[in-house]
Amino acid sequence: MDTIPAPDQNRLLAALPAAEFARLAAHLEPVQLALGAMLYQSGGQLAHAYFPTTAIVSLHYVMESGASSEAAGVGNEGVVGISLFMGGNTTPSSAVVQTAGHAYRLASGRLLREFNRGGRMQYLLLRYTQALMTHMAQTAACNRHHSVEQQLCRFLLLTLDRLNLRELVMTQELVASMLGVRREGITGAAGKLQEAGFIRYRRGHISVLDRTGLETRVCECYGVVRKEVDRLFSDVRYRNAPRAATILHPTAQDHPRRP
Amino acid sequence: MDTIPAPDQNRLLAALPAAEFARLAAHLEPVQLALGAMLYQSGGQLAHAYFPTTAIVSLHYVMESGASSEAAGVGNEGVVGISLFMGGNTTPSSAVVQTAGHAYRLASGRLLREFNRGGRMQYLLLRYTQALMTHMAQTAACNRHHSVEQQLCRFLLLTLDRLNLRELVMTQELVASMLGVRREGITGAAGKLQEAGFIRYRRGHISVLDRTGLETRVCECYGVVRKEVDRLFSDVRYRNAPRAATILHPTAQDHPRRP
DNA sequence: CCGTCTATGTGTTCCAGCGCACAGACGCCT
DNA sequence: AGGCGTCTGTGCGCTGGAACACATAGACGG
Repeated sequence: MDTIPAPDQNRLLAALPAAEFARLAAHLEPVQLALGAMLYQSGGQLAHAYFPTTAIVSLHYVMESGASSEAAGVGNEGVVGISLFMGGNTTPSSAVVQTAGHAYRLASGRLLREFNRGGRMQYLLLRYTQALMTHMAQTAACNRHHSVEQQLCRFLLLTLDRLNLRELVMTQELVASMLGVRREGITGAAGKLQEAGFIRYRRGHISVLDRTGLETRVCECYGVVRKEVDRLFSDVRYRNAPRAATILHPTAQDHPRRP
Repeated sequence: MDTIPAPDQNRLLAALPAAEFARLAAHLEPVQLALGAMLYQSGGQLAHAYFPTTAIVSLHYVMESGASSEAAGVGNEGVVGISLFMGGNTTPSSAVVQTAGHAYRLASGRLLREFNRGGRMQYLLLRYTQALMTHMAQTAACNRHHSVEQQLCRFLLLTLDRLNLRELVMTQELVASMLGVRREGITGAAGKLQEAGFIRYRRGHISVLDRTGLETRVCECYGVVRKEVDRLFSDVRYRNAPRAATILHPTAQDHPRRP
C-alpha cells in the first residue's frame, strides 16, 4: 500500500491516446483519499476532478431529515466531478470516500480545457457520464423494488469489480448509509449471506469467499450497471496493455446471471 | 388543442441564438404524442430526439419482474434522447408519453452535428443533462425515504410546472406505474389530498384546486429538482420574450418551502 | 494485559406499503 | 337508454423494514 498506483490504473486515463495523456500527465497530482473524507459538499464549488485508481468514491445525497443514500459509486472506471464539464460547476451531491485508496486529481481548469478540445477525452467523459446516469437510474429503481439483501449483493459485487480484492474494509454502518437503510438491516442481510458461506464478516472487514454465490442472490441491477460500464470501455484501445488485475474479472465478460 | 404550439414553447429551443435555431428550424418536425406511446424502448436505437412543447415524456425503467418506475420526466424544459450526443446511441431506459401533447422531433444526425459544433446548443444540452441527472438522483433518494403521499405531491407539482394547466389527464393506474407503487397506494394518497381540498379526482382527471396546499405536503425533493431546472435557464436570453404561461410560475422563484 | 471505545448481534414493537379480491361508479359506445 | 368496460374505493392479511433498546465482543491504545 506504500507505492502509488500509476495513472493507468484509472481506466479512463488509460484509455487516452498518448498525445492527450501527455498533455495532462504533468498536472495529474496523486492524492491519498482517506475513508470518509468528503471531496465535495452538496452545493459546493469544484476545484478539482478526481480519477480514482484504488479508491472508491460515493456520490451521496443527503435529505433534510439526515437520511441519505448513494446515487452511484465511482471507482477506477470513472471520474468524480463531472459537473465541471457538464456546466454549472457546482454539484447537488456530496462525494464521500467509501473505500480508502489513491486517486489522481486534476485542476478543474485543465480538465475543462481538455474537454473543450473535443478529442478523445471529451468522448470518454461524455460516454462515462452516460454510464453514470444509467447507474443512478438503476439505483433508483432498485431502491424501490428490491430487498436489502439484494442491494447488499449488488453493492458488494460492484465494489469487488473495482477493487479486485477479496477483502473489503468497511463497517456495516457505512454500508447502511450508502444503501440508505438501517444498520440493523445490513446486519440481517449480511448474516444470511454469511450463513450461506458467501462472505465472512469481522469488525469492519468483509471477506468475500464465494463470488458466484453472491451473483445468485443479486438482482438484475448489478448486471445492468456492469454491462453499461463494459460497454463504455468496449471500443477503447489502451495505450499500454492494461494490467490484468484491473481490467479482467472472472465474470466480467457478460451479464453474469444469464446461463 | 388543434393548433400546433410553436417550437419556442420548448425552453431549450427558445434559448438558442437565432443563428443556431435557424439552422435547425427547417428540420424540426412537429409530432403529436399520444398518451402511453413509447418513443424509445429499452436498448433500442434512437432515430430522433424529441423536444416536448405540451407533452410530457417519462423515462422509465422496467425491471425483470415487470415492476417499473420513472427515473425522471421530460417536459418543455428538456429533450428526450440525450444518449444521442452522450455517446452510444442506445438507451437503457424506455421513454413513455405520460401526458399527451405536442413535441418537435429532430433526426439524430442533425442533433449530433449541431451538438458537435460546440455552440450554444452544446452548452444547453450538457447543462440540461446535468439537471436531468440531479432529477434522477433525487428521485432515487426520494424512492427510498419518502412516503407515497409526498411523492405524489412531487409528481403533481412537477407536472403542473410543465403544463401550466389546472387539470391533468391521467389515471391513478398511470401515476402508480410512474412512481413505482401500487395503484391502491395512489388511491389512498390522493384520497387524503382530496379530503384536504387540494385536489379533485374524477376518473382520469386530476384538478388541482390548491397548489400551495400541495407544496406544504411535498418533500424537499421537489424543491431541489425545481431549483436545478431554474438554474439551467437562469442565464439564458430568449430570442423572443417567452410566453408568460410557459416560463413563469407563481412559486417558481425559489425553493417553495423556505419561508 | 486491561480498559474503553466502537462495531456487531438480537429482540420487540409498530407501520407503511404490498397482494389479492371485490364492489361500486363513471364514461362511452351503440 | 342500456350495457359494458375501465377506473376507483375498500377491506382484509402479510411482510419488510423502521425505531428503539440492549447485550456482547473485537480492536486498539496505553
